[in-house]
Amino acid sequence: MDSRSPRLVDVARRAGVSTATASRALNPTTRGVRDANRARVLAAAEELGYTTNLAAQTVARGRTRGVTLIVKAMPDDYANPMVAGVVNATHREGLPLNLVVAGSGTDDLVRAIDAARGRRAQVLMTIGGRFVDDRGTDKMVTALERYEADGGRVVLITQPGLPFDTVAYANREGAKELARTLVELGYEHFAILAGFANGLTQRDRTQGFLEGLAESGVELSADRVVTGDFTRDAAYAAAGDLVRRGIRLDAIFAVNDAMALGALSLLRDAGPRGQGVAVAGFDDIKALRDVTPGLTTVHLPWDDVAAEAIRLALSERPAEPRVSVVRGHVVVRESTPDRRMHPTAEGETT
Amino acid sequence: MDSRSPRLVDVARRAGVSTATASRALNPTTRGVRDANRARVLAAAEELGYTTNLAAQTVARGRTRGVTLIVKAMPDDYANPMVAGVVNATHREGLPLNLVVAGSGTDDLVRAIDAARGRRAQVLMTIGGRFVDDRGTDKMVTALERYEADGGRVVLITQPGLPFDTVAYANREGAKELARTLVELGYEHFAILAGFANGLTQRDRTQGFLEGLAESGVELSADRVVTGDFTRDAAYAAAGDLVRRGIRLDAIFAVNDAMALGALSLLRDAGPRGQGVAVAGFDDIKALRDVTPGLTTVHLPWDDVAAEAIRLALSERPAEPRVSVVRGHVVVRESTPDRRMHPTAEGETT
DNA sequence: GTAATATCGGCAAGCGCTTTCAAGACGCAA
DNA sequence: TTGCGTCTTGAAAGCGCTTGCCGATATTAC
Repeated sequence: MDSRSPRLVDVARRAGVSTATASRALNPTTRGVRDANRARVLAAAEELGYTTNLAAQTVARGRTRGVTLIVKAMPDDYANPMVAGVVNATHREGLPLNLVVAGSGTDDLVRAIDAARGRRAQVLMTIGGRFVDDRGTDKMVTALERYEADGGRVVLITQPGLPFDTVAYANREGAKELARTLVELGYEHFAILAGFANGLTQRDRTQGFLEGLAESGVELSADRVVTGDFTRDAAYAAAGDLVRRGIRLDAIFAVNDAMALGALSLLRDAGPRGQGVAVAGFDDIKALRDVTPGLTTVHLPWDDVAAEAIRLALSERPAEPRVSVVRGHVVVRESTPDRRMHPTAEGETT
Repeated sequence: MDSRSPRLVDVARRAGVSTATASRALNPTTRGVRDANRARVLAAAEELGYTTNLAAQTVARGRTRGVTLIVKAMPDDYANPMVAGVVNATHREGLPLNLVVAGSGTDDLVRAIDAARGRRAQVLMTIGGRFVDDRGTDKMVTALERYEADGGRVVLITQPGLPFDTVAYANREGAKELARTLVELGYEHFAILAGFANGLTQRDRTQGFLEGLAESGVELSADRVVTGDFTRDAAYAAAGDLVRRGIRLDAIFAVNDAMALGALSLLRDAGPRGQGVAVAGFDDIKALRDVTPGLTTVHLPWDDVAAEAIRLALSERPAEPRVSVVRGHVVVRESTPDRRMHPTAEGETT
C-alpha cells in the first residue's frame, strides 16, 4: 500500500467542502467557518491522518513559524547552558525550535544564516560567533540584513554593537569582579586561559579580568595569557604547558567553565606541581554541582537571557535595535580557597 | 530599502536566461547547461545575494534534504553523547541537521514525527523514547509508517523490535557485565537508580544488572530498585532517600552517568553516611574525565552508533528492516575501588 | 554540402497550500 | 414581499521553484 499521504484536497473532498474552506477550518488564523463544517473537516483530517505540508504552507504564506537557533558547535562534554535556556523558553511559548549547528568559521555562519533565509524562518537567533577582525563580521551583518529585509527577525545573543536586537551579558564586568574577588582572597600570580585570540566573548572576559587585576594593583605579563581553542581539551593542554613552564602560579582563570574544568583536571593529573593552584571559570554551568572542588565562577542567569531573547524576538520590530544587558555575579567555591586564612607556602617554583 | 530578496526569476533575468536554465545551473542534480551560461547564472546569483527558497524547492521536489533528529529533551547539565555523535556524523556527510526537541510523552513524539512528515524531511532519527506499555508505541509506529509511506527514511536509535532500521546498543549485556565486575570487586549490597519505571532503555539496563547479580549469586530485594525521573536531580534525591533509609549499601548502580554523578554528589554531601558507598553508571559520557573519583561505567562508542545510523539512513531502503547492535564494555575507575584489597568495614547500619 | 545525432534552452505544467474576490445564503427591517 | 447587510463559501490566482517535453542549435558523419 504505497498510497501517498493525503493532501488538503483529500481532506476537503472527504468533508464535502472546498480546499479553501478546509484550509480555513484547519488554520486557527482565519475566521468564519460554520461550526458544522469545521467539525467535518477536522474529523476528515483526523481519519486520513492528514498533516499539512509545511513546505507548501510556507511558500504560500511566505514565512514559516518558529525560531532558528544557530550555534557554532555542539559540545561533546558539557551542555551549552544557552541552548538549554532557549530550548526551554521556546517550549514554553509553544514555538517550534530549529537548532542548527554551524561550523565555527564566519563562512559557516553566513551559510547557516542564508539557509535560514532560504527556509523563510521567522526568527533567527545566534549565540556568540563574533570575532575581533571585522572582515567576517561585515559579511555576517550583510547576511543578517538580507535576512531581515526578507521579513525575518534577528536576535543576537552576544556582544552588543551590531545593528540588531541583542541580548548581551556583562562579560567584562563579571570578569572584572571575579579578578577583584580573587585578589581579595589573597591570590597574586595568575594565568589566563583565554580561548580564541580573536573571539569577542573571550576577549571581553580576558580584558575584564585584566582590568580587575590592574585595579587591584596586580600585574600580569602577556606570556601568562594563553590563547588557543575554546574547549575543555584545549584548556587541559594549555594548563599542562603552564605547569611545565614552571612559572609561579597560584590561580588560573579560564574564560569558560568547561575550560576551567579541563584545567582543574590537568592540575589533578599533574601531581605535586599542580597542587595548590586555584582555578576559576565563567558561566556557572549546571554540571559544576557534581564537580569537586566546587568551581569558583561567574554565574550567568541563562534562563533569563533566553527568555529575554524570545521576548525581543516576538515583539514588534523597533525602529532602533534594542540591547538588553544581563548581569552575572561571582560565586566563590572551594576551587579558590581563602589564602588569607590558610596561607599556603607551597611550591614557588620560580 | 525594503527590496524583497531576489527570486530565481531575478537571477535568470539578470543572467539573460530562462528560470529553467537558471534552476539547472544552480542545482548540480540536473542536466547539462553550457558553461558560459552556468557561469553567468552563478555570477548573477552571487551579485544579487540570491538564496534559493528552500520551501518552494521542497514543494517542487517533494522532499527536502537532511536529517531530522528527534530527542526527548535537551539536557541542562551534561551533553547528550548521542546528539553530539549525530551532529558530528551529519557534519561529516555534509547533511543539514535539524534537531527537534520533543516533550517526553509519546504524544509529543508523535507530534514531532508528524511535523517532520509535514516538512517532508528526508530522514528521521529518534533516540530512545520507547516505553514498556504499548499503547503509545502503536501510535508512534503508525506515525512512523505514515512518514515512510510518504517517502521518508526512518532510523531508530534504541531498542530493536520495531519494523524500522535500528541501531541498538547492548544495554542488557553491558549492565550484566558491569554487575559481574562489581561483584568480583567484592561488592555485595547494591541499590539501583532505575529511572522511569517504564522506560525501555532503563528497564533493559536494570534487568541486565539484576541478571548479572543473580548469575554471580547476589540477591537484590525489590525495594532497592528505585524508580523515578531519568535525570541527575532525580538521582540525587533518590540516593538521598536510600541513605536516609539507612540500609546497608556498598554500591549504587545508576542507569546512566548523569544520574550516577547526581548520586555521587549526594553521597559526598551526605557526610559520613555517604562515605564508602561505590557508584557506577552507564554511557561513559565525556564529562567523566573531569570528575573525581573517576566513575566506573559502561563505555558506549557513541560515534560509531551515530555513524552507523547515518549509514543505514543513506543506504537504500531494504525489504526487511535491519538491526545493528553496538556493544559497549565496562570501564572500572576509582568510584568502585577493589574491596578485596582494601576491605572496608564501615557503617553497616542495618 | 546535407543528414543524423547529441546538447542545450525555454515553455508551461505542475507541487500543495493560502487568500482574494465575488457570489450565494440567510436574517431582519421595512 | 422586497431590500439590504452579514456570514460563509468556492473558484481561481498566486507563492517560488523544478522538470517533462519539444524545438533550436551545435556537432559529427557521410
